[in-house]
Amino acid sequence: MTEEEYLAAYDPRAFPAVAVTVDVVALTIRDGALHVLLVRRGGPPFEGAWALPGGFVQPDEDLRAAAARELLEETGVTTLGRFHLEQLASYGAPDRDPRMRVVSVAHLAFAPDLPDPAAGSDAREAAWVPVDALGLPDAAGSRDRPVRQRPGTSRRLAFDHARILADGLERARGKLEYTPLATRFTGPEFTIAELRAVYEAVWGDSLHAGNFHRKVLSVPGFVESTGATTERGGTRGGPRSKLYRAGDARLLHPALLRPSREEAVR
Amino acid sequence: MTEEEYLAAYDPRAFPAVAVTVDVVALTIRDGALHVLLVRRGGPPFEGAWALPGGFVQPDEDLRAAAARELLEETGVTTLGRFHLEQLASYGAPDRDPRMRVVSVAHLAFAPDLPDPAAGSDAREAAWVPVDALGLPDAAGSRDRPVRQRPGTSRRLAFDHARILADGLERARGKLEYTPLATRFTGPEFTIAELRAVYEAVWGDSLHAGNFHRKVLSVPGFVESTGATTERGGTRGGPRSKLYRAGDARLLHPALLRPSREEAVR
DNA sequence: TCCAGTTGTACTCAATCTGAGTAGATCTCG
DNA sequence: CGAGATCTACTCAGATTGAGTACAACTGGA
Repeated sequence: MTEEEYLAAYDPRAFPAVAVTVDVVALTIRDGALHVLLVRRGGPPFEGAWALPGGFVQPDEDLRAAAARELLEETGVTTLGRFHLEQLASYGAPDRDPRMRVVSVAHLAFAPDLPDPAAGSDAREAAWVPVDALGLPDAAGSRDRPVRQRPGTSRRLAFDHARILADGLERARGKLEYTPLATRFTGPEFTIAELRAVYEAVWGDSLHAGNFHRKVLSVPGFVESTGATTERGGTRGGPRSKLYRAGDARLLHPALLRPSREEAVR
Repeated sequence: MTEEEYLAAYDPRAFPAVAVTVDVVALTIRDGALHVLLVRRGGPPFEGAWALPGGFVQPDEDLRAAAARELLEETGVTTLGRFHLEQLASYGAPDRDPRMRVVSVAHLAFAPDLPDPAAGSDAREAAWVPVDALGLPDAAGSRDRPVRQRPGTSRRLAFDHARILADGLERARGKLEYTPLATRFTGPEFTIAELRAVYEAVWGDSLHAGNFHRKVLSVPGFVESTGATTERGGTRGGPRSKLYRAGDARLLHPALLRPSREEAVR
């Protein structure tokens, strides 16, 4: 290795020609449903298809910075602010892009509910799309098998983006178990019910309200009370609820485990 | 993005010049201690320093295949066999290699105890090195902060490999909690005590033998009995123990949680 | 050969955690 | 104003956990 590397330093064309891109799986919750940020491709290949936002890593740009740039460009937001952004995985199958060898470093982002991206800001059309509308299989499945969208699904994703999205969803589901990142989907202050709605949307499962309440309050550093309550009760009645903000924990201990993982175990 | 991509397809030099490599954090357990596979660099930069095995991804090679190739080359083993190999993360800070922009897709491997790599097989010197001898900080820490090895540590790792190793160790510790991959560190048949030794080596913590025993046997699909027992008792006495092999579970449910994560929580 | 010390395995027991259900007060909507 | 929904706090039985006890089987050294 070292020999090659050293020589190659003097002749960059000795390296296999590879392009490095970042793609971003940006998730948010709207109307109680999980949405992902997609852009419509304006040129071939996959012209007209929806794809994850992404692009080339610039010469002096960190991978994370490149992902942040793509995320902010496409959401129309100026700072990372309350976003959560982490690296997801890299995808580099030789044939994943028909034009040339492209290795994509995928990232995963959690965002609070945002206004629709300003359509005029870019030639591309960007939109928050309900994840359910994309017809992904329920479980992410083996990392090596391709992810097929359900037949009849209106929006087919370009490249291997269905696989990347599936991996991102599975990672998101896991992250909610042992980190307090669910709070990144809400505003700075939230009710326990809002937090529960986040878990239900991401996990696709309804949770026992009482047990969830008890559990969230019992995990040290998950949430802290603001002392205030909502101005009004819920849309369909019920008392005003107390408001909380994110605590200082970086890991939930003990974790909130999602129900019924038995199926996926074998 | 799509515009640029399309144009660039006809002029590969429009892409920023980036090299893509794989690096492998290969772990095994020897004499009850966690070891990592390292190679000594034969040329600049970091000449003479130890580094993770790795190298360039070949033009038609999958990322995983490249990692497998490097792993097998350096261990002197011919097939992946009972290895576990997964992608860890990608590292692409613009200055991480002084020669040019290099994005490395790091992988994590678990191996059973292997003979020392045949020294003559390659110009490079490869060795299994006890992780403790590398003086890494106990916790992986924030992903963005550099990992500094303890002063006075004899083997300084090249590039950002200390950070990659630290991330690999943290991932390995977590994986043992909720997957049955500890069995990849043992031979095909093993005793519960051997399995416990794996956990203790990776977690750096001693475990209650009785509780560990109960827990392992109670998790469905973790291990299955072979019916046989060891030929002899332990080296320092004790009865012969029953032999087990890996079961068919891919996830442990419920998980084996490592003790005292409280500290790392905030 | 025997003994001291170690180990594998199986218990017990109290403390904790979990899922499920109940209950009451509070609020919205019609 | 009444029906229905929701937030929050309880209760309770069952499961899980950490810690300790018990004992037979085994090794190495005396």
